[in-house]
Amino acid sequence: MIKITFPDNSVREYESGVTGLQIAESISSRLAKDVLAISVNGDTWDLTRPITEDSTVNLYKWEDDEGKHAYWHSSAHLMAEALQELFPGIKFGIGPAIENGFYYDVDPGEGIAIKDSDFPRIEKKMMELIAAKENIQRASIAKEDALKMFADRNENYKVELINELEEGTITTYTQGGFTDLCRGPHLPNTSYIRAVKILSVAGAYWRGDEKRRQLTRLYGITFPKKKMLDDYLVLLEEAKKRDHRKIGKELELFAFSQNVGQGLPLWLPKGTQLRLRLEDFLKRIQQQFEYLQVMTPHIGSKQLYVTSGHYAKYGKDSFQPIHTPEEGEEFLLRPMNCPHHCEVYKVSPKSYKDLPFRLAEFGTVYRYEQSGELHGLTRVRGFTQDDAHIFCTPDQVKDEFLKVMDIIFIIFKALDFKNFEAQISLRDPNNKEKYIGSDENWDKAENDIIEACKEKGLKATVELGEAAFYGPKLDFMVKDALGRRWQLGTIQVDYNLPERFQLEYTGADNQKHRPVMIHRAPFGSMERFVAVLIEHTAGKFPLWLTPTQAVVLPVSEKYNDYAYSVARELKLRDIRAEVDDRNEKMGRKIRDNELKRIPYLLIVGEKEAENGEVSVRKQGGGDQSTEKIAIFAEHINKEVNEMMTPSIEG
RNA sequence: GCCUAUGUAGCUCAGGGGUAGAGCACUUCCUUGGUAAGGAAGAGGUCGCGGGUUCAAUUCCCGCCAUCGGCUCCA
Repeated sequence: MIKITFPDNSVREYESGVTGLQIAESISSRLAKDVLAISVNGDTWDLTRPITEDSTVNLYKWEDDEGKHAYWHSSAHLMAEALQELFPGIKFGIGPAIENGFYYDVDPGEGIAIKDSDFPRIEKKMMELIAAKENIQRASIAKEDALKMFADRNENYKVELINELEEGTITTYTQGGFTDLCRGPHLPNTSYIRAVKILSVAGAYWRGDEKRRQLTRLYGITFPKKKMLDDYLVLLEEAKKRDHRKIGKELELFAFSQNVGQGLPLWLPKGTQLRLRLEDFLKRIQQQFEYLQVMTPHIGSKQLYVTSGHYAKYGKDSFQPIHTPEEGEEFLLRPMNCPHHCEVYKVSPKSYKDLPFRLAEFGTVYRYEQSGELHGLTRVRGFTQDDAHIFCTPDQVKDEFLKVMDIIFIIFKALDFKNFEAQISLRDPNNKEKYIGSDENWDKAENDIIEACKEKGLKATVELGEAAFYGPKLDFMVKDALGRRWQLGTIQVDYNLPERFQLEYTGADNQKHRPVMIHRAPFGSMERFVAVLIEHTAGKFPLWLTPTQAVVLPVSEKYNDYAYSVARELKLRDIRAEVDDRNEKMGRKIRDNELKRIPYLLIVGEKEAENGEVSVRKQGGGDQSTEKIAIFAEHINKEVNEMMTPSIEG
């Protein structure tokens, strides 16, 4: 007998060799039906794998990530089995479960393509295999045998994987005529899977290496109930409606023109209003945080980027240098603002008393992103960073970090961004020579970032080896409508540029010191931020951001005439003034297409009217003096302005 | 840059070797206290661009460009 401990610390005894499924059955038949996987002493196992020693277990159902993971992993195998039958000679790469569903990378062979049009028959074959209720069996095999088994089947991708595994750790899973190299865990059999959908096909480089063969990646998703699949597909459709490219077009916020060029957004009047309001908001905050606004050109001498080191690293893949009539004179469209700001710093000698020196600029930069990378406003070739560079002493880094975090939190709060993730990117401790800057400074800056996050109570994931070569950073990520992660705000420490640009300040000891530079952009870029903002709000922006002009529309009928005159006085557009008399009297609703024309709609209800300019309004009807209209206009304007000015209190 | 798919009126899309269609939007007029209303008329497209096959191409073939989904990349 063995002792099995459950999450609530209760202990039951079972015979050695008991399986997860049997344990579930011993508790309730309902649980046995719902359970998908089991964790045994922290490892997730198959339900059919015998447990032979005292263990702590946790049963996973669909609601648990581990349960879904096993479910979708088995689904990947199921799809692979179907592909094996439909595309003889197909070779398999890897096929994991992902956040929503699973994929499998396959090589259908030279000249054979799997297309969208193949999806239905793949799904059909999968359903057949489900109906066959094939058991999924685990086997532990010797490396040599595994190599032979997969080599015999010309599974060169699997052979490559096996070669990297250690003896004694190799397991395979078999269902029907399909055997896969796999660590598991898996469902007991294929009949657990009920609803199947192949979602898309894409190319994916073998092992993520663009120099290697590109395999065919098939994405799919499965569910234990047909209804769940239907709901999921509806959810996807709903998400597509929030796509910023769709809404941006509908609301006429931005556009692209092939004549201007790929990835070069045109901000339309309404989109520009929206963006300017965001910029003004940040400018006000930055003023309070003692930033100095500067403006620098969109191009810079090529030499500037040779100095910064960016030309060597990115020059080849960037917009190429601009030549002038002068022989040998070359300029680059700037891919970042930092070098310009370094030059601003150098204009006058700096004392430690001048630090922190904070330079801010909404700087437009140009990067030649790969054509396949361009994506709406989230990835473009010309964009504006809400950039600032803080030049400070190493001792000031933490404090400045905290202040930047304050700015980011103010923005996220004002815009109601709750579901952001924070990531701290540190050096790879095993590869320190890859990075520039002293060990001492790195350790200090990394600690500063971690402590700053702690102090702010910010939960951040720590990624080793993700730091830039010039310094550690903290990034803020937000998901778009379809769950794709985009980096928005970023705070980066930089030891490289101060060195390359020979930046200095005179310390209290009257010696020259090198400042540290902090790059930061709370929005990231105006383009990407607006894109994500659109998807988060589905185009229903907070009032202060609504990219429109005000329209006064009193609900109360008896003030109609008055409202029209006010609207005219304010040069506002009251759409009710445009419909005929009869409709007016009916107080008919505004049609969608009419709403589209109105940039900004301010509805003044009866209550507001009573609470607001009651005295003025009550004198309404009949002739209105322009003076009274002016008072009312002022009142409305004030109200609008207040609504359009978000608090910058943290 | 790579793989898959798509590219027809302002928008959403149908069609298909013989010189283009619908709904919504738009213009004018009429009607209407069942209203994101109804009726009539109208305007709007060298069917992404360039080649080829054909008596004939928007439709078939090739190339290019752009876009979707993904991979790689992201200073």
